[in-house]
Amino acid sequence: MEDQFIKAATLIGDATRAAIMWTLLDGRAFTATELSIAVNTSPQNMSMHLGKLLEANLLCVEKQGRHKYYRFSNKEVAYVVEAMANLIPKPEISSKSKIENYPPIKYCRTCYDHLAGKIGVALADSLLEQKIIIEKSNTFEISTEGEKWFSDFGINIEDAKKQKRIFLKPCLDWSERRYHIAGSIGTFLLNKMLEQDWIRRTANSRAIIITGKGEKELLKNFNVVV
Amino acid sequence: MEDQFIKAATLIGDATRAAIMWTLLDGRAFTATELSIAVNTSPQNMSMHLGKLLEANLLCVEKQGRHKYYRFSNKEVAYVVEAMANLIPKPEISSKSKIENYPPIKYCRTCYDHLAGKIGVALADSLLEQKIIIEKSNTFEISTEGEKWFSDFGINIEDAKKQKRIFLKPCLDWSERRYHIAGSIGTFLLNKMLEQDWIRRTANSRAIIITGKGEKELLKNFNVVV
DNA sequence: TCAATACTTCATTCTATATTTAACTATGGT
DNA sequence: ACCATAGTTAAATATAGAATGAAGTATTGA
Repeated sequence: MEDQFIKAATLIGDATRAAIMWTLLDGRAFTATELSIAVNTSPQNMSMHLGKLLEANLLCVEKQGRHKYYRFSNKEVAYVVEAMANLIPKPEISSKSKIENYPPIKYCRTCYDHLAGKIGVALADSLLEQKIIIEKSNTFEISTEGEKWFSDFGINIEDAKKQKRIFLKPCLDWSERRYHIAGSIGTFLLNKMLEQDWIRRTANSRAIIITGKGEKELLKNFNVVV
Repeated sequence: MEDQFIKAATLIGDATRAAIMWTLLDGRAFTATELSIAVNTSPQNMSMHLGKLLEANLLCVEKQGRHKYYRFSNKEVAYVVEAMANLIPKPEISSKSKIENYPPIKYCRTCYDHLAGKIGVALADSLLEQKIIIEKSNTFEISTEGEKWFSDFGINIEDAKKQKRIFLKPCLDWSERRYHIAGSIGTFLLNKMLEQDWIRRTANSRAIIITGKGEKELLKNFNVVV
């Protein structure tokens, strides 16, 4: 019991392995070489560390030819890493859009059931910018114009409100250190975008692929450059 | 960003410090000496480790005479430790009461908004035993007799169901490795017991004090020996 | 078939940091 | 005033386990 806990803690608590976990947090799968570059260590050392994480079932691999793709083996692992990320002092919530200062958006991912990552954050910024949602003492609310916008987008706000869970709340994105949209409305947004084939889920990770159509629509609707 | 994450990870990821965190998970505050005994190391070494955890703001202290009481400095820290505990393979949910095999119940604590720890688990066992709640494919449900019981206890089930959150679910207690009652009904139960002065919250931790009245009532209603 | 790439294995070296030894301060009880 | 208890600090030592170096296997592509 206790020793198993300590084992898990010491596994994650090595600088190199912690960096691996941090890298994998965005939900994509990485190859061993990619990871060794990202984490700035030798391939041999990476191999050693990945072996340990693998054996402890914190990571899993998928072999594709001569490549091996590593990712978190289950959501519990992601929870740990996110909980640790959450220990870092939070930045202030900012309703001012900073999309224009962004480097090209590289990836996005789901935060379990809503859109996170760079896209998720940029989308939240845009909705705030357009006053579709408004910030009110650290919570989000839908404006009157916003209600129209959501219904035009094909989302029934009343349905989302009926769900047995929180309707709308800001969710901090650990890698971006910025807020995105969670709650049932977040799920509805994600599902709508999947439905319209703007984005697609990947087989075994939390990463999201943006389709050609999605790229155009994201730019048009949210001024997000993919 | 990344380096801060690594710092937090390596701080928790030392065997001795991980054991400290594990010990503190029950919500009580411990003195440095108690911790050094619990973790099986020297007082000097404990002092060194506590210093590091303190400086990183993972723990905080309260001085009382010549004693220093250490505890998690915020709930985010507890989340990390619990998330790590959650990596350990789960035991099967068991509806059979094991209260009689228990060592004397030493403490209890809140799991944020419901009752956890030994008491929380024993209480869940008793409710299952009395068929007030019944287990159904890894979820909990309230039986027809149970509905009566709750209303007799002064809890309005309809009110609990109306809450914008899950009504009733089993929540795994990390230190006990057993299930207790979460969801809005769990909160209602906790609040009722606070209201009736069976239990009291402590100032700065998740630990719960059981009053004399509570001791009697817990025995009478749930056959729980405090 | 050969060379390049992706990754692994193992024996060796190295180093960060945990622990120990020893000497110290502060508080409380009698 | 005394001694025991609680906790700290600093220098010396020990050691786990991370990184390195050298040599391997497996897969792809040309």
